[in-house]
Amino acid sequence: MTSVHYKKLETFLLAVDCIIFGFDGTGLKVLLIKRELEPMAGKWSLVGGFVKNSESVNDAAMRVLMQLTGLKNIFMEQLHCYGSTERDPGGRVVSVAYFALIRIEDHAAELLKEHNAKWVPLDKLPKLIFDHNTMLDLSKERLRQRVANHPIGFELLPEKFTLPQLQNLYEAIYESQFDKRNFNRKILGLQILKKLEEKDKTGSRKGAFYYVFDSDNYKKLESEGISFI
Amino acid sequence: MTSVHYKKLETFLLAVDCIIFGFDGTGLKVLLIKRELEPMAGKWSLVGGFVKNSESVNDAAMRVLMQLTGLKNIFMEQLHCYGSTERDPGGRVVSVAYFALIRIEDHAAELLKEHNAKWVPLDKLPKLIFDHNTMLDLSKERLRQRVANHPIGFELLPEKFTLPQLQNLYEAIYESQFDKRNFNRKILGLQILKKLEEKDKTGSRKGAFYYVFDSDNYKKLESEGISFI
DNA sequence: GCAAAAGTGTTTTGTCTACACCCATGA
DNA sequence: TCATGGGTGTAGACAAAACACTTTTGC
Repeated sequence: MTSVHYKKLETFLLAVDCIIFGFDGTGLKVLLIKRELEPMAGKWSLVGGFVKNSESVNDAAMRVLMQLTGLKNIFMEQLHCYGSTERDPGGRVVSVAYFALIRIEDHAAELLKEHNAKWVPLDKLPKLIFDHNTMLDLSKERLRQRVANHPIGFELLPEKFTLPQLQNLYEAIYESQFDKRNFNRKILGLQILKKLEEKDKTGSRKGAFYYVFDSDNYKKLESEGISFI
Repeated sequence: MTSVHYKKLETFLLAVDCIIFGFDGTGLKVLLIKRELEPMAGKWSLVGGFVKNSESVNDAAMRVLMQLTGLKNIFMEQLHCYGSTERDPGGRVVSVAYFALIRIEDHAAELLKEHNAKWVPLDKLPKLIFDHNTMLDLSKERLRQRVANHPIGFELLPEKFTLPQLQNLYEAIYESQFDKRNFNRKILGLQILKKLEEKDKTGSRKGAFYYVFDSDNYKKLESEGISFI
């Protein structure tokens, strides 16, 4: 039952589709699944599901993400609503797309196998069903915008990360190279990173200092409007 | 009938709500209506309507706008999808919000009367139904973003406009003052305005030269990524 | 001739970019 | 000792911001 006051109106199926970004240290990846449902079963698809009457659309997206990754409380933002009449040959389905940023190592790999899910590098995307490639294109653009103005890049990195790791991430997102002196100066100038004593020795002999995101200080600076790259 | 392949899924009512901006030369305004439908009949509301199965969500928004203003082919962009369970006490309605920019003088005033619609200055907004105030807040933010990177400010002005008029518009959008020398230099530097010989004498003794948006030249420059303020 | 808005340049400031060498360490 | 990636400073270019006076013309 969708309505108390509104009678005789046409109804719709509502879906959510999630663009889930991960970062493995060198490249950006997206979580895709081999679809199990007709139509288009067996094709590559974004992670999605139908919204229930008992939940908000946002909650549906979080549920879908949770089912696949086991993760809660992760960064997620609505991208766009896709509502053309012919987007899904299986019926009149309007889909709300979301994008999410997760730490690749964070989640249970067995859940991925169960769902036929796979991390796919952004530069090796297959053809996806429906309008999912369009969604992905828009999400890449949006990710760049967001990362430029909000400290969300950290969502893709481990809690402790090094400046070279952070730079690699930004270079992956923007598909371009940055000068490390300029990059470090800019990032550290924001004063939202806390330097730890500890070093990461896996990447080099010398080792690189770990940093953590200083969310307290960020909140202090937030009101002023900062740029992150 | 919403579905061929998908059975036993829960369905939704889908609405569109339009934030319609106009500019009267000094301040930004929004088109609001006194709602005629229960619940909340008689309250102030954004312009909205239900989506039909036969049309895309975008088309529904354009239809709603057309019904109220008589205008087609105007600038319109999807803002956000609002999908919380309790947003509309009349039923489970998910709403997709759009924002549109129109030239205030362009449209038929009688249509507005017919629909109980009124132009309301942004700084004198009444309390609106449901989550419509939230939609408006987001649309103001989005308008600023868009205007900064796309030449859409012109959508709010007459075809011929003066630089002081354009500056007033930008000042209204950003709620701040700009230096006219810097402003003129910046705008003219973009090379997307064509200066006419004619002057607008309504605003001053001296008169201000009219300009028109040079869309041909804009298209040439578009690829490079321009900033508009 | 004067009020009222339009138009016009220059200087200063800050930000972004380009660029090259030393450091620390494990093998 | 050497190979590898980590860390650091400066000078020049460019864009943004601050700032005041002259022009036009209807009354």
